[in-house]
Amino acid sequence: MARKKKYNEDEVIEKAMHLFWRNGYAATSMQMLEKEMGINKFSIYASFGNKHGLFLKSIQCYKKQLNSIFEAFKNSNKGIEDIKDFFYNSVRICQIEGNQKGCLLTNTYNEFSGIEDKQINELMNSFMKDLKELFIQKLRMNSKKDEETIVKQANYLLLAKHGLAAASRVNNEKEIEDYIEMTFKNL
Amino acid sequence: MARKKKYNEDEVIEKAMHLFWRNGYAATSMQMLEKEMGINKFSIYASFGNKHGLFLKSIQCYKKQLNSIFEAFKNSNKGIEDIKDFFYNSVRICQIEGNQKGCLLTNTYNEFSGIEDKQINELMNSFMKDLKELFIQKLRMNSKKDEETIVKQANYLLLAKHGLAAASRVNNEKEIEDYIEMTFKNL
DNA sequence: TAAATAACTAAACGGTTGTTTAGTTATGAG
DNA sequence: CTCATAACTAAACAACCGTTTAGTTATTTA
Repeated sequence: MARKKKYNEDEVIEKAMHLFWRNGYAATSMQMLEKEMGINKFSIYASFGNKHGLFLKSIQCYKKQLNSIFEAFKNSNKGIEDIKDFFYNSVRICQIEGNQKGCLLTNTYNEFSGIEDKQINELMNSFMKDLKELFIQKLRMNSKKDEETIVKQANYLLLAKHGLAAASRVNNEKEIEDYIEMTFKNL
Repeated sequence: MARKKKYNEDEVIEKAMHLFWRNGYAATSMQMLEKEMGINKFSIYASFGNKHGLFLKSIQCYKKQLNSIFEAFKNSNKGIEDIKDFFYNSVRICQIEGNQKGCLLTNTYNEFSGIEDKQINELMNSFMKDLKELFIQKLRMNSKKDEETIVKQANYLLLAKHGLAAASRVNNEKEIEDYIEMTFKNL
């Protein structure tokens, strides 16, 4: 019937994601996105609705990239050791391209914590809930912990992930390793 | 010679601080600041230069508030127990007025991590450096740790403060306590 | 090849951004 | 009381924000 798109939506959304990741939502303008994505503003709006929609798609794109390590995480049965691997893998993902941008999800959680945004908040809460549930499952695998301890440790790990995001911005492999090892020392 | 200011600079900067704290730097506009501070834009510029200068002053104001617990922290000699108290006090400060805004310094560190801002970065780095040095001093007080372990633990605590900031946004005293106790369990 | 249609470009939209200006008001010192 | 001076108000500034429009170009299908 008509023309085909010159660009691939998955490719340009990944570029958008990296820009949001680096600068945060508020500090990223459509002009910057236009340049980074290499397509016209109109095309962005045609494909993704608006800036907010583009951001949501960017987060989904990030979660998709995370999914590879998430699947490995789910399908293993080594308990706490799996969580530790997950931490190491998470920090590795945050360091691609030599960046020190932390974790996009954690950054978003931080940026929107004082701001009411139903869609973002739902997205973040469901992610945190899923992650906590996974932590609990893994923690249950090891030894003879009571349920109270398990929940306590899962909460601890969920918050420790914020420290991990900060760690991933440190340009020092040793420091990162130290942080992770210290975190898991007493579980 | 001429009129006196109707407003007190220290009072209005505190109001500005709370707004920056709640929304972050980029998402806070001069219009919002004008309203919150209760003075005209012109007066803001006359007193604080520009938005960036106002933000720097706001951070200084925050650090000044932090200073009360910082002094108590410095002047005590209970070692690790002091650091734990510092964590509890930090989280308490982050919760004034029933807010869940985290720590302004941590938030700022997160927001500006991908953005080049010499003044902000210097400010953050010097704060982190000072805090780490204090942690090291406190850690040295306890028992017979070797220097390598001390530095490792200090780095861990510095990053754990990011988890603490996230914890302070959780509306659950028990969870916060659990996080802190878990953090200090293996030092 | 021709008509249909979607993707493209570029310019403009109204609103808001951070910042400055011009003009008024109040209060200090002489 | 007066006048110099600084703090005030309100309006305007250019630049940029996210978003939309109008008009052009290219490609598909019949």
